[in-house]
Amino acid sequence: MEENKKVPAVVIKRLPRYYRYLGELLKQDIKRISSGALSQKMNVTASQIRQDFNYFGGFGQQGYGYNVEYLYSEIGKILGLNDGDTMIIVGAGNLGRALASHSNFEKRGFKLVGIFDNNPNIIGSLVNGVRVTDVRELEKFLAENRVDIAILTTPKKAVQEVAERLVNCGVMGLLNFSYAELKLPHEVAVENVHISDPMMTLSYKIKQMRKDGKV
Amino acid sequence: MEENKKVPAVVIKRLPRYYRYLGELLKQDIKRISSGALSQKMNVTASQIRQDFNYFGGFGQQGYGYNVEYLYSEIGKILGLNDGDTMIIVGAGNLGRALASHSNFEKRGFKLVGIFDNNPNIIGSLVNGVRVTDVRELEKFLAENRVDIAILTTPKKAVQEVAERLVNCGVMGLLNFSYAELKLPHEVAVENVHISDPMMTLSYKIKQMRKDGKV
DNA sequence: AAAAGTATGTTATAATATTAACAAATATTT
DNA sequence: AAATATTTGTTAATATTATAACATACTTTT
Repeated sequence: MEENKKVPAVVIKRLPRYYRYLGELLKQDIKRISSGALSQKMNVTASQIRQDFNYFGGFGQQGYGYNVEYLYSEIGKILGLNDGDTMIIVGAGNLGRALASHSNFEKRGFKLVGIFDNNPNIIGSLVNGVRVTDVRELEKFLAENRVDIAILTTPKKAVQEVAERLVNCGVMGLLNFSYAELKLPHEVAVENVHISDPMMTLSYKIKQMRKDGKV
Repeated sequence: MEENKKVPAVVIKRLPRYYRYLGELLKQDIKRISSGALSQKMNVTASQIRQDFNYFGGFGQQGYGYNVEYLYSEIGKILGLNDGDTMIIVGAGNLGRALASHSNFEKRGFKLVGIFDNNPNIIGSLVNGVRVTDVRELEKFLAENRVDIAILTTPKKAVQEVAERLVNCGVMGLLNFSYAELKLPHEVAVENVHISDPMMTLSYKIKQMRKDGKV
């Protein structure tokens, strides 16, 4: 039980994947699982699984393994899911609208409370039950509504300014889908999703496979 | 020059980010840059930059630094960009259509050659100039057209089957946006983009910040 | 053209992360 | 109820990754 040791970022990044697998097991009505069995399913080592969970004190029992429901719930708590976190989307283009309709956010406990854009043709329309608002009203909205996370799907040239405005209004987390890299104070949490990055990684891997195949 | 040593995956994953920054420098007409200057911009250590490039033999010159254009081009080559890689999108829902219109793929040298779906209401419509085809014609299409990468945006329950069909037809790279985890032979390259994962990481970070702020 | 200043490639060191090993605790079997 | 089999939490060992140090080579200045 080494709960006060700082948890490495790599461990945190693995938690959503554990959460997903455990959710599957729950659906299949599986009550218990050992680190060994889970490691086979997930294609990682059992040692890593036990080590990871141990950063939070460990959730299992010797000779038994892990109770799936309990473990699932605990990881959810660690990740802070189902705290009723609210989110907005800034940029109601194709990607923004697609994300607004993305059911997984809701499943994970995040609630979409606003969508913003600067295009008069889009403003006022409904996306997944939420009305698109003029981005000029962002500050007003944020003064009246608590927003935990903002998803950024604006064009590259607009994103830095929007991000700063959000941070100034106290938004603590940004999920950045734009191609730009944000320069922001450290008191904000930023996660970048640059969709073409894994595409390039794929490109590399494919070329490598072709090379290896021919050597 | 240790070119034949295996390049760690972490290094490959960093290449797209270097590529992006170098592209920016190019636009700003900056001809040369040192690892020190780049490290400040990118917020990494200069040592890591030099170490990373050295896996490929190194691209700089002592006392001068790196020629931006040359370095940009070399990283592009390593990643296999501008090889004319073709891609298809399977799943023409909101996300699939948004990705089809995503200009960054084209900018990075990937060419969209097909979009597939099983919904009769969507089949036949045009998305970004490409006609949506019945997914039953996938095999026929793949027999007639070389496809390097497939982007998967189908519902979870359909994705495993589609992935297998693609692999059987020789597609080497899969970019999986679905929530499911694919079980496939090792001769395929797979990159997963689970959009709710970074969202959960954000949630964790926010809670952590709040906790730290109050301690 | 010589001297001083830069900045790389590369080796050495330190820090992290992963895997292995195993005693302690619980579950299951006989 | 005792013996055997599981399986964890945790410590130890290994492997990987990141950082620091520095000799070497080139650039720029004087």
